[in-house]
Amino acid sequence: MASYSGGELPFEEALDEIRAGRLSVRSAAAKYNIPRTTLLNHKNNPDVRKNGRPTVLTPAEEEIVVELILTCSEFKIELDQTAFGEALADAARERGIEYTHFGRGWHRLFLKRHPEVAARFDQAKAIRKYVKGSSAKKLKEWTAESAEMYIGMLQGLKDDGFLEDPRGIMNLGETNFEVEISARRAARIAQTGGEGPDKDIVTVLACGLADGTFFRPLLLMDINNTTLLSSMNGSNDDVAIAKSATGVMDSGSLLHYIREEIVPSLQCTKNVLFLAAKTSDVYTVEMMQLCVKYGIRIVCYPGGQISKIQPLGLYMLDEFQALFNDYIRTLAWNPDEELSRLTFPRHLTMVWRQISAQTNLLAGFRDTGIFPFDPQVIRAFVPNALPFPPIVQPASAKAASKKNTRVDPVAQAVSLVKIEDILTADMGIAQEEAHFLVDGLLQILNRRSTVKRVGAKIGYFSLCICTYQVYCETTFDLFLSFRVAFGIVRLF
DNA sequence: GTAATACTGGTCGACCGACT
DNA sequence: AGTCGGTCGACCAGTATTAC
Repeated sequence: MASYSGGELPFEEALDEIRAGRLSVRSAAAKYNIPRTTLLNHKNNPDVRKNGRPTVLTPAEEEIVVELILTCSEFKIELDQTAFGEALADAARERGIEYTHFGRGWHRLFLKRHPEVAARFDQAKAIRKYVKGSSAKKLKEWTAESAEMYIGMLQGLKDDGFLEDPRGIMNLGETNFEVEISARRAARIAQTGGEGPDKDIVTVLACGLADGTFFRPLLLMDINNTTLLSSMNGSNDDVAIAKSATGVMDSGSLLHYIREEIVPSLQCTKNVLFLAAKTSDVYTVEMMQLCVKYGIRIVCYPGGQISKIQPLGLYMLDEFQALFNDYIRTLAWNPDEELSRLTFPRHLTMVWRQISAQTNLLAGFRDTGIFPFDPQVIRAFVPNALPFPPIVQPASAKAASKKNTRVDPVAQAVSLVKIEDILTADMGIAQEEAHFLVDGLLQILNRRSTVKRVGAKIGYFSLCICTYQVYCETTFDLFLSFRVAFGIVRLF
């Protein structure tokens, strides 16, 4: 049965003529071929609703939900039906709406009512399937296409007025520091017979603005002693400390940082937060809601080759690491000082104060093409000269080739010497350190150490090694082109 | 994922009384 | 008799819920 409550044009026209008194209901019905009683009904009942039982949310409320889902989709937040239903129920309770059962049935009909949302869900499903079925690394490659997508996304932000005020452009990044565990704790681990790690990894979240200022960094530490936490926390205000069981960034700590450190210091109504994380599971609906509430748009960098497109990754975090390493070296000469988990925040604060943050940060935002926005800078990142990605071999063939073609030890040695040459001659790295870097690379190649372990010691260089290992295997020339393409420059 | 059921509310032809 | 606005009730589409 035809429905007129959707607001079709001839129907509205007929109704207008009746209301204006130009036509009677009967004559209008005859003229427009519309049932007379329907016209009459609409004339006497201006607010006729659509067919069917009303939806639990008003059309306006549904629009808000649609917006939220589309935003989530834009930012590649997992569109999980259950989690979303819970978030909706919370929002409903907050607004005093009684109905909170946004279950499977509601979800299904909601998608039926909003095909544009259904399309996003299908898309997300397809991407999940694709990622599962194919190499996830391939999706993270920085290609000409992804660069254009990135530029288009930034252009959209700029059009919306988000990339105008440097005080509203933020970049949050994480960097890891190794802390040797104290002798007492080592003894305890030995006592229990556990093969514990000999070092703790402390993740530091730093957030810089395009105007050259910083929010205070957040230390994520595996602390189960709350008194310890409070004593450290009270000792200084330059850094914040959050408990994190894993010691790495997760959804809870990220949310904590945004809520406690970023939101209270916001200066603009339109903010963009650039952030990178290895996995997308740190982005939650809860975080999204917080950001929507405070006018924060989030730009997620996928894991992988992000050092060049992320302002903090470009100069700042490297300098941070380098200064920290220098500091640790001087610390070793001081018998009264010890680097432990307890003293780490204090030492880190000392290093933090030394960072020439403003210069590096401003340069970081400029050289990543974010502020001022410059697509040409971003396009320049694309490694045209780089011959990867390689032809994807079937898994079985790859395994076979690995077995048969052993690494030629002579060729490898030559390659490593060449790398060392480049490090010292072209990149100005001290002979000693270059040797250390190459040694680390050798350890990785010979599976004596992991990329992560070596990488943590040598900062930005780990990225180089990761890529070298993944894409280049033992082909030295690719390392060379990688270096040229990414313009790796020694900064400290 | 689908089918069945309950519920809501618009649609529209049949009919009615008032008016000219 | 013709025209009009109005009412009634069967019908049907759309939604919510439950069961499988």
